[in-house]
Amino acid sequence: MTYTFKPEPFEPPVRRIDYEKELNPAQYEAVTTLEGPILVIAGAGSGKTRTLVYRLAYLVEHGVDPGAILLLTFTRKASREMLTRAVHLLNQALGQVVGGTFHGICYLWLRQYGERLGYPKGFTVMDRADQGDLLNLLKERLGFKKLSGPFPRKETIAEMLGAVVNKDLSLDFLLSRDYPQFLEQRDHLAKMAAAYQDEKRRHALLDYDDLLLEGRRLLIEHEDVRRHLSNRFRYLMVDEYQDTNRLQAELVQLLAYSHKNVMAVGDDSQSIYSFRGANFRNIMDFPNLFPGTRVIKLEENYRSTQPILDLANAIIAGARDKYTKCLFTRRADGRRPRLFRAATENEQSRLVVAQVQALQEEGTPLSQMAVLIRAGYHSFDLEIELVRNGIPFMKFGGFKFMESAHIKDLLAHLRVVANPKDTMSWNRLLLLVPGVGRATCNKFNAQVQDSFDLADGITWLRQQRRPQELKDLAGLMESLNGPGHTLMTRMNQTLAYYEPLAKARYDDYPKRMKDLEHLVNITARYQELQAFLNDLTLEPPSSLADVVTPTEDYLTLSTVHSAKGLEWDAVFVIWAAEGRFPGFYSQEGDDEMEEERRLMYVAATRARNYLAVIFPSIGYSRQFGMTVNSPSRFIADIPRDLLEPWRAEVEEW
DNA sequence: CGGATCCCGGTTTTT
DNA sequence: CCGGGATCCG
Repeated sequence: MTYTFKPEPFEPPVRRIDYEKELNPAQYEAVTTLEGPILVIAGAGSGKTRTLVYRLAYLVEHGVDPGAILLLTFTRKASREMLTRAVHLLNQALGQVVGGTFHGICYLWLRQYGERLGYPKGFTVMDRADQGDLLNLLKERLGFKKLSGPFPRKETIAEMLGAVVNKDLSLDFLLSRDYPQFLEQRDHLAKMAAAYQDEKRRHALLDYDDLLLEGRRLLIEHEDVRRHLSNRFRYLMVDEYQDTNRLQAELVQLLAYSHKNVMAVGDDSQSIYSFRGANFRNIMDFPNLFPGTRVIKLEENYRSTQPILDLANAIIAGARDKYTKCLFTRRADGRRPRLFRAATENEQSRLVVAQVQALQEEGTPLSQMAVLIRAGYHSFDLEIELVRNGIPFMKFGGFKFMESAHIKDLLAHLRVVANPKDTMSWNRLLLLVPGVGRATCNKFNAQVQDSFDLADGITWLRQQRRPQELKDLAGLMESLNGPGHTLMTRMNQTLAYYEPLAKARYDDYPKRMKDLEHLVNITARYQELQAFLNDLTLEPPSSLADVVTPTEDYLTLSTVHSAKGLEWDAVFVIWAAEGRFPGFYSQEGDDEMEEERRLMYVAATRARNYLAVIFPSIGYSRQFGMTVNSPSRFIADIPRDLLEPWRAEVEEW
């Protein structure tokens, strides 16, 4: 008898994954449980991403159609990374898996089904600056500008409206609890809120919150859509669940209604988005939302050395709410974390530079080092010092270049093409024209706005006697609206039109032009105008200052928020001083202070081998002049055997 | 309409 | 003390 082995040359070489061997028991359980609700409490560095990636692979290996998997993450970058890793693991394309943020996914579905809710195809997603502009406009229109007495600034109003949605509060309750000083403006604020809603609706504008709200409405009011989506996505995975809010939890519930196959992954100790309505208690609530939830805890840390973990545990041990989760590691050895007291901010910067260089000489590449900050501006001095020393770096988080005026100026021209109802952008681009001021804008609004037609707008521009420049604008708009231009071409046309205006307007015009050219380059990836614009709003590219080519080895500068989920061999936490980290704005409330503590915990747990905490003992602020800083309360009382005080040897110059 | 001046407020974090 | 925003005036 002969046996014939039939090789299968057309099958790709599939790597068989030994799940049991490559995962620890808790991870294995999470990965191999395919049906029903699961909550994975994953401590920092406990292989949370690994678990998600393996589960993705496991699902597909067990015959689940990748198109039936929906991966909800905090950033699109995170979901891309997970997919890439799963593809690598499986050696199989997973292009069908849908992944993204709650906002991004809702946006997708609103584009698809928005007409069911009365939205035109070309609706605009507003960013925070747009919200401010619109609120300002309404404030004026409603005559609240000349109101006597304290009236909240537009940023504050936006914050209040966001809190009402994301924290599910009534305006009255919110005012009396958080803004008692504005309680007397209650009626005015309610009017503002109503006008804001009305204006958005009439002009096809959706702010971030609306994406979630309208997404929810879509699923509630249109049973067929809900059924369709729920049946299509039979496997939901939600990352960073501790940072979701009630509304997002509801969306998950709606999506899962026909199958309850949800895996939520998160860590209550790393909840750092309460200002956005997230509540770390939500994660505890998951089993109530989904009865029969299997809870799995990942407690072994694979990232950090024991000394670093000891410090992190000591930081979180001071938290008001304690959890049963207990992290341990097998990486027993390692350098003790160090606490540096620098004399000044600049000494702090030079200290970082010196250590970065020393680590580099020891063989740690720049890409394996990061400097973490509480707020974007905390690294200004360091950035100068890095440039001076020729150390390439990239900065993440903090100021968004998308919000800078020149970017918004340029994009305004394209935005009205995509959505002619976008009055804010009309106003913005009109005001750029020399000789055009409020009066012209008002005239435009009165005579054209209600037709909401781009062609009418262009005609109006042509009809104007003066200023002459309005004719140029009309020409540009016509060309932008015309057929046969790629997005790139349109961008370049706009840039050509805008350049002289920018030159006249901004002293630092060359720098700004560089930004704009970079923006034009980004355009290459997009075909469609609306997708491009809304993508920029939903996932703006990070800052462009001192950008280096991505292939180059660079040091990471990041806010702690933007560093979530990432890790490096060496981590520096700078400005670990009272008033900065924790910031003085969080001194009032206990909840806020607790969150600052978790933030410090997140920062400390980013480090694999080396952790340095630094603060300058002398600070300078505009308001107070010279100040003496004390170390952050989160590290001040840590015993010396956990955090070694270190005297820096930085040569003076 | 746009430049000048005055006055208030005050530096988070992000989709 | 600096910058943004509102207001005033030419």
